[in-house]
Amino acid sequence: MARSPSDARETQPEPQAPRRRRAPAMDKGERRRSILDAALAEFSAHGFAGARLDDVARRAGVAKGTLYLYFSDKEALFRGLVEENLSPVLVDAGGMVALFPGTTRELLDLLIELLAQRVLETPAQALVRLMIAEGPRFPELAAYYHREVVVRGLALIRAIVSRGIARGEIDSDIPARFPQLVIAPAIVAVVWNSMFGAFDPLDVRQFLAAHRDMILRGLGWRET
Amino acid sequence: MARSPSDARETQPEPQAPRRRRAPAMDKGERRRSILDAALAEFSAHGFAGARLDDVARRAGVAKGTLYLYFSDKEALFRGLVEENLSPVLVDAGGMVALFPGTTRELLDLLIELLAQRVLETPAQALVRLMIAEGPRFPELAAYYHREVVVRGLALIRAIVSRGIARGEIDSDIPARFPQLVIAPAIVAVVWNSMFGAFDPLDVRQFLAAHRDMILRGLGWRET
Amino acid sequence: MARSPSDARETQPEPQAPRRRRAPAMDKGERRRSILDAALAEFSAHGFAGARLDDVARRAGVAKGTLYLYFSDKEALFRGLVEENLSPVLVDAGGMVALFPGTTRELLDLLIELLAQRVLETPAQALVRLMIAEGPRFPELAAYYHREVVVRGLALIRAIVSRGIARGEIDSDIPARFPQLVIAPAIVAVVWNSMFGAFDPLDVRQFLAAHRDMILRGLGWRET
Amino acid sequence: MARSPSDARETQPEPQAPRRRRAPAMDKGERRRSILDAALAEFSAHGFAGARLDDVARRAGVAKGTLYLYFSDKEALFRGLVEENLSPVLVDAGGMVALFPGTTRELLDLLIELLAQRVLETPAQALVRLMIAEGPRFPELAAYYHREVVVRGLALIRAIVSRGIARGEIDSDIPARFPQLVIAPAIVAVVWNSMFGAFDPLDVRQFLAAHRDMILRGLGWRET
DNA sequence: AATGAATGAGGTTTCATTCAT
DNA sequence: CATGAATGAAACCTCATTCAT
Repeated sequence: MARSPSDARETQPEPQAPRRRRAPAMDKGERRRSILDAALAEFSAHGFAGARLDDVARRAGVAKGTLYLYFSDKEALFRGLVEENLSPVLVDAGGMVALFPGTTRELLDLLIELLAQRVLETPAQALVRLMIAEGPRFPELAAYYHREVVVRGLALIRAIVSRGIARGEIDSDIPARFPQLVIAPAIVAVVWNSMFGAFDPLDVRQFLAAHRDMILRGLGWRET
Repeated sequence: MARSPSDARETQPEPQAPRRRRAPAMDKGERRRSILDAALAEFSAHGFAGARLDDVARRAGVAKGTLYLYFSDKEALFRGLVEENLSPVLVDAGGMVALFPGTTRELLDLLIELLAQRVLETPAQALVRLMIAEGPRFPELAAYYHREVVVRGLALIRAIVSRGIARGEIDSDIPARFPQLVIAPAIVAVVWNSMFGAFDPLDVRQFLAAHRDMILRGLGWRET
Repeated sequence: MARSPSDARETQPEPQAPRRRRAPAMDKGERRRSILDAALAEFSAHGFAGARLDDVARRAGVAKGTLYLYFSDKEALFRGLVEENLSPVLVDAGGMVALFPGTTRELLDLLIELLAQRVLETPAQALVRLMIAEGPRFPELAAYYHREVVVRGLALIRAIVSRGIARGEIDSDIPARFPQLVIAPAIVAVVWNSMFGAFDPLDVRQFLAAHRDMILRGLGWRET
Repeated sequence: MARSPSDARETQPEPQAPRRRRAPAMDKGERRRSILDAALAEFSAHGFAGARLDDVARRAGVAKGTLYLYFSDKEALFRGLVEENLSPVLVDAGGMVALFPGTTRELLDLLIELLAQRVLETPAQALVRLMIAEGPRFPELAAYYHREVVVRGLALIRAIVSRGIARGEIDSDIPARFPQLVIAPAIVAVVWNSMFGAFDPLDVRQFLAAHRDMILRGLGWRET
């Protein structure tokens, strides 16, 4: 595959100690994690097809063959990446929604904060874009992602809305029917920054705050 | 390269292979268009790196070499795709906004209709996803897209908002600061259907109508 | 075939009038000649395999298909080049030797002059190198060249030596046995300049004059 | 690039093809040498552009990809060939000239012997012709060859001449000014045999012996 | 006769995957 | 377990040659 010419890669070196024999003490989980980290970096920089397992191995500090001891092939590595990185955030968010005592507005602020700190401002944001980019070519992975991440996330949004209505703070059922409307700006923010961030960055927190304001009013927000 | 015939090698694979008829003469523009259509189909099915020019050629009904008479290389073909498909819609939308006499609500409906008919329900929707998928690897193309499509589109949104405020129909300046909030659901709809459409389709028109209702209220909508 | 990277080619334009329909008045011989001239230039710049018929056609100011009206294929074009360019000089040289009244030394000077003016300082010198470069891959052409050019040239050298001995000016039969020794420096001069001429040019005339002096003495030169 | 398996295409060419045994482990230098030998054979039979790396690999008994573990591309392979084969002879020749106690005539005989045994009668002779054939298209390689081989060789010739003059055996400074005259017949012999050897072979040793005799006399040879 | 768009075999190069050490 | 040299299928691109106009 010809890489795009604009795709100037760091010329090999990669601040990596000149590795000779096997890696020193490092247990299985630790090594697996370092492979996944390296894979996230390479996949997000070059896409699934464009990423070289050679580079993943080098970045992880292992031999190329070692990758195959942890993942059966390139695709399994990609799957591992998705499966390992996205669920935890949802679990935490679910807990928050269940226990939070304050107003819907405060709850949304909390979740924006969580999203920003745990996804949007971390390397994991690349995963969102990777899923969008490669999803159609990995139908099973897309189904997994839909089941484990998307459906749960949307359910959470519905829960927030129900809660808000129950509290008399909002009155619209639109986001119960189309919860995607609530999360859409977060998706777009990730996409925007991955494409245009270099020359026209979007401030994610301000952007989501504006979204919060607009939809709260759109949902009939009333302080109680 | 043809080797000299006197240059006896191990294998002489019958230099006089039966030659297939060539495609009937076709208007230059027509052929260019059929190549672009084929490219859109292949790129959207397999991504930039995954698409085979062989398949593009076969689908377009031309020989592999013919592609290179119209586009200097694979990247140029991809560029051609983006450049040829997205600008026209914006031009039309711009015209509409400038001339439309009705309410903001009616104007939004009209634009949703335009978007649906010209992009979201046509093969061109794949282009949006392709740009998201491949953009980070084609910075120049991303810059072009930003300049020619995104900036213009956002300007159009700002114009609609100003118009609405001037007409006394809405009162918020949020979308003037973050016009991306207005278009985000359209982006997400395309992405959603490309990934989950097969088993959990999203009705784009209903989705965008719900969005319209929510943001109009969110912007202080008042019939005048 | 990948061309050598160092092989920066003039980017297409080629001071050529924008040709539309057919070439204007130009008779068959004239056109054949312009094709051969173009071919000499391209073959000598890029070698047989490296030369593109596209470039030959452009340089000759004809369409690519036209080449095939004059030469059946690339190889025939190369053959035509060799056959058309080298014999005339030998004919003239033969005449000189037969009629020349002066000393062997003067005769050699005359032939050096002829060689320099008609071959070594013209585009035809490239043909010598081309034959060396491509000869082994064109055995029939090599045989032709051997028969028509080399054998005749060596016979001429033997004639000069016999003449010199008959005149009592020299006394060795070495060059009658190995006439290649007499012409070798001319070959080497052409090769030298084609390879190193750019940064370490060899003055062909001084070089051949030195050769003349050395071999005359080596052959027992005695002014009569 | 391996496509994702879920990515159903027209042709599924049995991804589990029976895999051939790999070449038994071989010393790195040994393998490099066998690749170079194969390359020399193929390049010299077909020229740089005409040689197929496929054939080089097959002849060397390795897979095509293996070539790229040893040489970054076709050009590097060609460079490796030149750099690895010609310098050693010069080193040895230099040693001889420095230490040799006998007459200039005996020294020349020794060098002719060396040249014949180490270059002219080995596959390396093809390299000389290859350099002539391809040199103009590889200016950097030509410069390398000029610097490492040619200049040194000519210096050696000058050294021999000075030595001869110092010993009172010869008296001419012509070859000090144009040392190419001394080596020219060796070049021509190689070229001759590569082109005409099949039907009109030239006996290199006799040829060079005749040259030795002629130039020695031409330089005023006197036994001391 | 002349044109030049179209063809497609063929070559170089890449890189996921294997397996002997 | 880990390594990394070796493998070879596959993809992009070139260019000699053809042929409808």
